[in-house]
Amino acid sequence: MSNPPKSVSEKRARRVKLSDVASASGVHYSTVSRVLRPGFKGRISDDVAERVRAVASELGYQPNAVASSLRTQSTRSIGLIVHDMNDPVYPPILSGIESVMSPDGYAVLVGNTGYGVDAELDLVNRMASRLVDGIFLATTRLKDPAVERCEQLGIPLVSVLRQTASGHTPAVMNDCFWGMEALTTHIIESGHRDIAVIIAPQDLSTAQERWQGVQAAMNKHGLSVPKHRLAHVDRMSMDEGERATKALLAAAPVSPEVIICVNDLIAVGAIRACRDRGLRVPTDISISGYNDIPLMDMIDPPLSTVHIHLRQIGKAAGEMMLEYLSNPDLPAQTKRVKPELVLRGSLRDLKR
Amino acid sequence: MSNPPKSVSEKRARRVKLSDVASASGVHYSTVSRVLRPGFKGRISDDVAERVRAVASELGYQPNAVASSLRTQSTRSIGLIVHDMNDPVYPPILSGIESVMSPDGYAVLVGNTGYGVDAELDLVNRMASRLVDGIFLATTRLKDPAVERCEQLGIPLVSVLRQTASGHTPAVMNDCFWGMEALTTHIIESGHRDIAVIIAPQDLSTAQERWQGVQAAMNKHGLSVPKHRLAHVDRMSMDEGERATKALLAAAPVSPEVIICVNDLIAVGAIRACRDRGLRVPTDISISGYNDIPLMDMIDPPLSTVHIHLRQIGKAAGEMMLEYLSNPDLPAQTKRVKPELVLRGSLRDLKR
DNA sequence: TTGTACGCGTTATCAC
DNA sequence: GTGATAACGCGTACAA
Repeated sequence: MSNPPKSVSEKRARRVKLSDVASASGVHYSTVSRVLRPGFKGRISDDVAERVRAVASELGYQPNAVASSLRTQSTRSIGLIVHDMNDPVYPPILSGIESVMSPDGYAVLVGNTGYGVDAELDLVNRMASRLVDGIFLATTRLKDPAVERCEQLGIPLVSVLRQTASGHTPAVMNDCFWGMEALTTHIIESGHRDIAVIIAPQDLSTAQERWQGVQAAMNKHGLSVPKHRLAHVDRMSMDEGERATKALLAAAPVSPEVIICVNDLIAVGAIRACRDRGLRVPTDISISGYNDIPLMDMIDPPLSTVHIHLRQIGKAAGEMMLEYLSNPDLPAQTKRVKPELVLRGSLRDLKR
Repeated sequence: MSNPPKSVSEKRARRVKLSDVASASGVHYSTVSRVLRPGFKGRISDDVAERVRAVASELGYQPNAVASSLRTQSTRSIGLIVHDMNDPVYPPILSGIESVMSPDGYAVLVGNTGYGVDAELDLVNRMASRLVDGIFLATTRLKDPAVERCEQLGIPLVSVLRQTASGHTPAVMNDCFWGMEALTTHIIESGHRDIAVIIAPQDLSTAQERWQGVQAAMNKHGLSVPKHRLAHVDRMSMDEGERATKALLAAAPVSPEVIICVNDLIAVGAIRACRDRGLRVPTDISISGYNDIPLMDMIDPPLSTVHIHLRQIGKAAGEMMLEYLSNPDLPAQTKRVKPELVLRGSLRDLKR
């Protein structure tokens, strides 16, 4: 044996490799390689194939994906970059992506930016270093260095949920403008006039579209949002929603009739803040969200929101990625998935 | 140039490699490798180091992690296997793990079993094929082939949340027995006697410990759970909780005073099912959960449950993994993190 | 149908 | 301190 000297603590079992299978079955290892890899069906004699396969499974041969990747320049792994997996919008996207890519042998590398702009670029670089075959970016900003970096490196990118300003990035999005305009229209038609809005940083297409959706609906009814009825959050969390709502309530002597929140987590925070201030929802003040994350029908009061088909978006993104992987020359396409209005108890109808 | 003939559609930019940096800076590529890698600080002349570094950054050199992995037999990647990322217990664990391992350059490969037992073993094999340096298994069953496979392959494994029957697997767990016993004791001391329980498959230590915790508390008070007050769920979802609760309510003419649910999602399903049957919670029936996932304080009624320090468990698991990675001979250790009782509105105090 | 030989981009171990 | 060279395990053009 030409094995390296084994230390006493050699825990890691020596992996059986192609040449082991080869010598055990009396053929050259290149033959083993051909037998074991799909796509060489008819080109090998059946008896040899059978013997090799038997020996391979007996020895418990598992191909070394790293060596294979080095040779083929494809790792069959893809990256998914999100702000924070603890935000409930991301898990359905992950499982949607996984459901279409895992059957093709792809593994998913998950990275959280923690809302950091440097972290995002850093993650792309680290994933590029690992030669991921493609990257799903769910943190895409309107102008995003990470997107440029992927283009520059030639790494297939599919933007999920969001889109760049140019619109030239392959993307699967929710139609946030439509959703928020519809929701706002409903709110106005319910008799609300004094409307407050909590918006997110406008460098994200989702945040921008939602805010534009609100404004479009209001304009159409001759309304607008005065400065003291506008609040901002930096990230999507209940705490941020609570903070922003308190700021909103402190900004004017009389509280607004309704607060339109950029998403559900913010809305939940808003409900908390209103309670803290002694306001009943929706008797004293109405509140709406966006996304329809799990449990929004179970909270008190049940949240009126816009339902996004997150898993479906994830699946569509996965399918789009597979297309780009097999045909890198495909022009960038953007797919928009329409959401649905979900009306529950958190919005009061002033007309009744 | 000795480049291979470029097709018109050569999207993937040719990566700059060590030899490119080398020829551009007039040194041998092995020297470049030494310069760029930490651990060779003083062993290289400053002027060469400086020049090489300059050239490297100018050319935008990024090390090829795959090639490096092939040589070093370490991918600096680890796997995390969960039932389903959509279960809110897992994201905090992921971010806990990531927070301690990412700074050391580790990337996380996430795999969902979808509650499949074959899928679990399959995931381990696929991850082993990718030469992950270690695996976090959150789906560990009391007797688990995936654990054995890891041992057999010599892959460092840290079990998260659960433990094997032998207890000889490195693990970071919640003290489920303590938590459920404390919760049940509280319920009994609130005057409840007719207690129903929804339990999960007993091949998971979490499910087993929780059920044993319930029984221990009841035995101590001379109580037990009759067969018609016991229901089973196969997985952790609201739908399953709803189904099990309906079975429970149909199993006897009079409904129980309280339903102790194996976890929060089941409890939320139980609340739904009770409402469907016209039962008010907690006026007509009390309900408890376990885990204290997000929003459990916001639902109607706020859920009494047991708070698990999930992120802390994830961090501890990450730290434990780093230990095993640097010292594979470390004996298996199990760390238990104590949870906290969280009493809210879903449990009625019958003594008042 | 099967064997030969080279290369994927690093790291490690020699010399010098 | 630096250069040359051999692996790491696999895939594949080419020869046989």
